[in-house]
Amino acid sequence: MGSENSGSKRELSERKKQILKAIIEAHIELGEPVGSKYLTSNKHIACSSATIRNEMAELENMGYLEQPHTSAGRVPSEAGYRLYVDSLIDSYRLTEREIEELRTSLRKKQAELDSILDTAIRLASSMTDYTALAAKPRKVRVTVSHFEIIRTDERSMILVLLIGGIVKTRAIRSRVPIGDEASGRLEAILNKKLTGLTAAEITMPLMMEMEREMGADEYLVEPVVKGICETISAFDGGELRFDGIDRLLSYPEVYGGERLRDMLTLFERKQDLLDVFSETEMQTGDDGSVKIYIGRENLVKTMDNSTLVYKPIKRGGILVGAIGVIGPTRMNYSRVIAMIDHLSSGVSNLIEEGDERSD
Amino acid sequence: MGSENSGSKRELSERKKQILKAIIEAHIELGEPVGSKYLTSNKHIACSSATIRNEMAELENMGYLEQPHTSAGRVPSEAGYRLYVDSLIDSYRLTEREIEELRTSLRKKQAELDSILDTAIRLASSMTDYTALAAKPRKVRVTVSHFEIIRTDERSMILVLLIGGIVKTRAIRSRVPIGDEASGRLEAILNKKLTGLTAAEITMPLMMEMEREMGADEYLVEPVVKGICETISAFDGGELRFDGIDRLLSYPEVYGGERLRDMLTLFERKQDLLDVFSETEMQTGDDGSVKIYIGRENLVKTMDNSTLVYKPIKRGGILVGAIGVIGPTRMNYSRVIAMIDHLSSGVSNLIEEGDERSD
DNA sequence: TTTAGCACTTGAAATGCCTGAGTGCTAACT
DNA sequence: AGTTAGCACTCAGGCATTTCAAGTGCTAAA
Repeated sequence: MGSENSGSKRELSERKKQILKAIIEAHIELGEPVGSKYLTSNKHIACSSATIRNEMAELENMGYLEQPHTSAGRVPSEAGYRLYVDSLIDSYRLTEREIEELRTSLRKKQAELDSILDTAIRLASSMTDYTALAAKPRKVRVTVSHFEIIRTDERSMILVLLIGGIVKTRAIRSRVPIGDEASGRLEAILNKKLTGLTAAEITMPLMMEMEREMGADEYLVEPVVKGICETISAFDGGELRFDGIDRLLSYPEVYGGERLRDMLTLFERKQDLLDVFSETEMQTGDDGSVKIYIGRENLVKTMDNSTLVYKPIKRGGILVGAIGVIGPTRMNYSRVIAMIDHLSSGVSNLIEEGDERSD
Repeated sequence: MGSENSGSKRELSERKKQILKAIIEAHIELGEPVGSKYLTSNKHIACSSATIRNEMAELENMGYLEQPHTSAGRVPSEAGYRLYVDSLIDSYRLTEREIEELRTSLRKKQAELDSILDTAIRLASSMTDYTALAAKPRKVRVTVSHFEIIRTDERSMILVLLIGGIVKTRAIRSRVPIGDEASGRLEAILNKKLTGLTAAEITMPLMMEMEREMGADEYLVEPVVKGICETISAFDGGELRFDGIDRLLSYPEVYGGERLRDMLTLFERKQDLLDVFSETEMQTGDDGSVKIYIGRENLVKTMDNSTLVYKPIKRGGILVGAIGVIGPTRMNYSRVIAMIDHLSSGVSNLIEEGDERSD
């Protein structure tokens, strides 16, 4: 209420920044409200506890700090964390050892995107000590670019669909024997008629046309097309995978009791979380940097008290997924950000360079 | 002590059985130790609380009951539960509604085993209110029965492997353009040389022989074979999936604090649980009935206090997986058993009949 | 403008008491 | 001999009370 900035958020004095930063970092480390006295031991702050108290009172007025109760220390508010990650944070330098670990672990899995992602979240979780997750975003337009039919025995075959670089398969069985010639013809027709179409664009007339072209073997068309539609539809739902759910329990203050249950339910239902990834800039143009959602900023109500840090994964400039961690608001931001940044880039490079080399 | 059965487990009197059964069922329902007085209200028991106390004391001597502390009621011991599920339990009859729900939900997913399993565990979890899990057991001998190569563009192709009825794919990219003729020849060679072999049986001399046969395009062999080996090796690890982990929290007495963490870790690591499925009779001959592991009977130490109920899933007589639920020892056995029995059979039928009909 | 000092607030932990449920045992009852 | 009623005893859980320590805001002095 003095003459200086009372509530109006103009600019923070250097000392206020120092104090806020110290409080946040102390709180991240200790998990408890931090008091004025404790801060005097901080080497970057050279004033008495009384002065600090005054500053803290003002910071609280400005909305950067909160007080759980009268006689407790201060705790950073969401606005405080936001300011912190936006302008106060020191960027964490991964150690040589950490970089090496990320590199070698990733290298080993020179396989499909799916297993790379599995490795990546396992890494992310174990190295940050938070719950890690990877998402493949919901596709806007899912189409098959190529069909292939593999005969297994005389009455069954496997349909192979190439959807946006990912292979999906589906077994088709028939009561009567299928001729090799018929399946070959079916394959050709599928490739001619259905490539580039979404499930919604596969119409009855189109199917009837295909049946006509198949002639005597028209009975194959309906089950196959039905299978294709189902597969396409099943594909467009994004995917979400986790690792290190057990680490939520390391933060009982946050994920205790009901909250934990909500969180687990959130992970199980998946949909809400997928929406987070889809609704944000992931779909549209996006600078590809690390994203941070703190507390209420999250679209999912369950996730106040939590922070989501993630970074998109790109292949050939287009978005194919994201990897991140989720944890309590008081997470170790600088370390997590550095990790996720590096890891996501690593995955991107890995799948990118697969296009260039074969090894 | 007395003249009668003191500790020696000969045969239980009818009344003791009634009392034990009543105690177990009351405990399952209420989750609390049950006392002598409470039981007098049970209509199947027609004697005073004092008599019940005497009987309970003897049952405790015999090891079927336990006392948390002196002035608390009795709680069933693991031996008590075991006796209960083996000989006291009334078999639960699913209601028409329940059967209908199982049937229709399963029908909808007329797809691959994987998605059927997903549906099944979701159902199992929601209908029993416990955590459900499905396993595909570790295969003893993993071999590829058929290879197929799909060209996507001139420098990349997709390798399709048919492993025990399941399709696995792998992208292969080359720095130099691959001729159609070359990939066709490679496919033929793979089918000739590698079908029926495990990863361990693919030797260097064999690969060199293939390179010789490929002539000028020998450079393709090494990356492809390497990819095949990796895919086969990755396949043999069984798979495990869950649903309803959040339901553990409904039983805080059991899964509170450290225990919950242990459980989550168990679910995340997967290996230990897979071992349970693999080490039991699943691999060898097996009558295909519902299996019940109570408390310490479980091979995994984390799982005392828990019961695992599962039933194998078979296709054409051979084992392809299992589905079950895991929950506190005091779970509602009769209902869960009936559910899992029905559900597993349903899945078995579903994939079985897929071999007969096409629709 | 900073600092020292002091009175005040308040949650957490410790303590002690009480209650009620449930037992084991003995003695009476059938 | 088996069953029941009665009684003394035990113990966990709830409740109120106290104590403690941390931390604050404010005032007055430097």
